[in-house]
Amino acid sequence: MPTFDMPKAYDPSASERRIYEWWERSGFFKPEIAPADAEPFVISIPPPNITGELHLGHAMFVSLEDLMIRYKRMRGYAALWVPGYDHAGIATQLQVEKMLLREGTSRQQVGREEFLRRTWAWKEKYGDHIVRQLRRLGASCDWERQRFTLDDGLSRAVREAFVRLYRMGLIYRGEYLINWSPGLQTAVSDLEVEYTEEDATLYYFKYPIAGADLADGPGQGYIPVATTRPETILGDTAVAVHPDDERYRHLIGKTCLVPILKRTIPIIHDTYVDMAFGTGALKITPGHDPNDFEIGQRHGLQIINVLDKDARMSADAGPDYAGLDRFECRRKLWADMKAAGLTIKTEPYRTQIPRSQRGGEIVEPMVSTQWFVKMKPLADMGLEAVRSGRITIIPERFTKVYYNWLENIRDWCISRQLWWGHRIPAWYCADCKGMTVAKEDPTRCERCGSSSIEQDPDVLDTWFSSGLWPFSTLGWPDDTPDLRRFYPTTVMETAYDILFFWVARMIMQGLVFTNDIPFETVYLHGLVRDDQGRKMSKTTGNVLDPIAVLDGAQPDELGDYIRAQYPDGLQSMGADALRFTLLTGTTAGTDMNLSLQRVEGNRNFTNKIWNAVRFVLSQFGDQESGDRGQEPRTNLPTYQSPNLPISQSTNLPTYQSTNLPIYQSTDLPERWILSRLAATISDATRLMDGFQYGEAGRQIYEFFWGEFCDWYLEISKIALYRGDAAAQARTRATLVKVLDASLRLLHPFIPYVTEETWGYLKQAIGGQDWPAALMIATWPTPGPVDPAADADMATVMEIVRAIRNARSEYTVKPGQAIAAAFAAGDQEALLREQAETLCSLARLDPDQVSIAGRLDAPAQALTLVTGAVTTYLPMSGLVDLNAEQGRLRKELAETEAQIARSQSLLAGPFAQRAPADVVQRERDKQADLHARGERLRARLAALAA
RNA sequence: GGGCGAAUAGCUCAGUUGGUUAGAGCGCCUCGCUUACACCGAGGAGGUCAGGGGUUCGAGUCCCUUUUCGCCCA
Repeated sequence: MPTFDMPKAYDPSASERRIYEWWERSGFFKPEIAPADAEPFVISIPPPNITGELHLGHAMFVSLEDLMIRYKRMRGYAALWVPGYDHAGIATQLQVEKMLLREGTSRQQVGREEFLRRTWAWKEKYGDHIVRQLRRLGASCDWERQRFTLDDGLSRAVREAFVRLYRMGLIYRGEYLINWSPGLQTAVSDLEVEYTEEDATLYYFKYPIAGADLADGPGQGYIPVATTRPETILGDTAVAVHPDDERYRHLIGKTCLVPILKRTIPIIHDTYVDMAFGTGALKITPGHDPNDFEIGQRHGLQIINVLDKDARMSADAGPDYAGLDRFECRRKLWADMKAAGLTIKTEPYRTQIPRSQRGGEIVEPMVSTQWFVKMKPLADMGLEAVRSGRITIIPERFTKVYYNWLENIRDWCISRQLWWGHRIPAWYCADCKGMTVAKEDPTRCERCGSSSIEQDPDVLDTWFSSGLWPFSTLGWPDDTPDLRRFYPTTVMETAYDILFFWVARMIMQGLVFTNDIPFETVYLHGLVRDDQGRKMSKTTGNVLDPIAVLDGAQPDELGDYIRAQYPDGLQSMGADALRFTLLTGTTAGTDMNLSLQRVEGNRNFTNKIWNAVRFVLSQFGDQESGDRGQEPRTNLPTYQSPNLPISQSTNLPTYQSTNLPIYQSTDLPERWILSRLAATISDATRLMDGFQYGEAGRQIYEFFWGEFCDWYLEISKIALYRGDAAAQARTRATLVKVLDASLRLLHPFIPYVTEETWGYLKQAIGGQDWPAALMIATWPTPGPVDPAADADMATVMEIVRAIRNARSEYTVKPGQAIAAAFAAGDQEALLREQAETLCSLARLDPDQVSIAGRLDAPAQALTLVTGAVTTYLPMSGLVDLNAEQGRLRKELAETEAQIARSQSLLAGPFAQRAPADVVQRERDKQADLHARGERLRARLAALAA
């Protein structure tokens, strides 16, 4: 008789890849499956970089973006999710350099051309590894529109952008202080430097005043100065004091001598100097400190560069130090100064050390000729776009962060001394020294016409091209159909930690190049951490590979921390379980401590769905298939039909589950579950539209498991196993209807198990008129809620719970049916109608159940007071009269306490000041409590008699 | 130094216009292999919503403040 060969437990590994391939092959990921006039909903993917390994941050963004895309697709939008990846200049170059090193060669040895050839080869080999993994998570991207930041189109976009900004005067080249990464041999932007507070030493020393004697003491013979970086003394071009500082005021305008080098430098005054810090006097090294650089600009100071690109001392550091490493120099100079009697003391000091975001080496502020973007005008545009409400940031608090950064913006250093990336489209003339900036490679200098021109060797910051992403991926600068139809995009969803790096820059670049916002909404998610809230890192051993969560993993594939918790390795949980955990475990902008136990719980949820469907299908197995004309299937659905050409499939999602004929049912459980379904659909829809995804998911989960499975499914067995044919048919229809709608609601969260089970459901009922796939079915629309059914069912459920509770307390055997007498008051009709439900769910013996408006309590009976109904459970021999009286007294006391609370509330200002409906609710509650108290008292009196 | 966030059950987290006695999953206790599911079912224990003050008829939710932790910007 079992006709659907569904295994007892859901095995995601058996379904996921097959379903994904089917979806993709069928063209379901393309926006063209929607009608041509459908409103677009567009997300451009935050491009993962090609060197990356899949981590939970990726799993998070895929889950959220796929949720949004699938939801909107089901809502009838032309949903487009543009995928792609970026070239990750520094990271990729480092990988390839490492590879070359292993081969015994180097970037310099093979030369630029060969290096790029090798990098492209590397990219071909590993480049889309991560993209393949994104698919495993179920990402419904339109892969035919996949882009790469270095492909031809996007490279052209970068050129266009650069040249336009240059012509607008927003890009300039100049010698400024930048952050130099000696190990990487390149400049990096301010954002790529992280400051960590570390132990350091503060060195106090004497700055000799020109023409004075050191022995004359501080303020006369020398100025005491403190620094954390003594080696930069060699590049000092001034000593600054505060103009109001009595100690040094008389020295302003005089000169002093750089220790050892004996260069003469001025003593200047500047209010930047903090009189209270250190000695109150500041050495100024414009070449190697950002603040000093600014002071230097103000005072027209000379800039001396004492470091070279390897962070070794340059010739300007003097013959004794040139060529020394920066730290060696620090030691030697200090020793030499000590010998010269110039040192005062050293003391331990905590200070902010600038380190490279990549690699962690100490970054050196250094003056260098680089390309910059002038940010102020762009920032003003970016600020206006959010302030005016054209762009919304979710959660809202990040708008403040965004404003704060843009209001204090500094120019952006965009040139990198790398080979892998977009080469700067500027050519320098050997003859006239002129510069040619052009979209197309020029052959001659545009100023003098000379052909001896050479392109700038540097490339652009990867983020420069990422900033163009929302429109460059759609074809910009060309006026393509995609750009016209899908731009501006709708939502930019990404982690909050790249708000500046990426989001802000996209907004600014979008505004300046497309004269439009790049997206309407920015949705920021939080970071995924381990279950103790620590960042995931290899050294902690707490890194969780999403693929290991999906497919399972052996112990030796896990980090130490994870293995300690799961010594036997990980079971396969499936993509759905991970997705649902990430989606419901957090709210926008908040970090999440991911616990694998929670993933397990959600794996169980997918299994619950599987089994609910399995149960429903079992009810179709032995039906004559005549009217459905469909042979029962004994194997998996094969999913072959839909490979439709796109033109034919534009009107696929026409079927509305909720438009099934609704029986004007008098059946309470059915009315109730449909009412609850309706409420769940409206709540979920409202929440989804308000970006409350987690809450939406939790509510659907609660409905499906807590109401549909726990109650309706159980109740349906009465009709299915014992009812007449009409009742069976009606119940089956309701089960299918609720299941169908539930699977639709759940699909954006957990696409695989819903698609798979929905496919079975469709086969089972012979739903030829159903859509080709769940993922292109329509989102359900809510029917009417039925408050009367909700209330009646609540009464029934409350009685059932009370009886179950009593059974458990008195350790009645689960299999044993017991007697019951109901004094139902005005609920008599309801209880008579639902007698079978009560008997079945509470395990009552139908032959020993009596229902009446009023009745006398049987002897030796437990009394359960719920709502308006009193239930007596005769339990001869089991009921201890004293215990029963005690229990009832306790209940009465609780009831009276609540009455008292309610009375004092209603007697106070609450009755006047609170809204009428709230007061009325309180009055109703009090009336119920009174009735309940009465019945408890009556029963106690009877027992005492 | 400025700004932001977190602090709710043993653990991981929800709780969005302030409104019944604050929820879920996991874990724990009792019972049950009842023909969808032991990746399960039934029942149960467990919280002064970090501390203090305020606004309000009413505060986990709004305001102030303290403490601890974390992040961002200087």
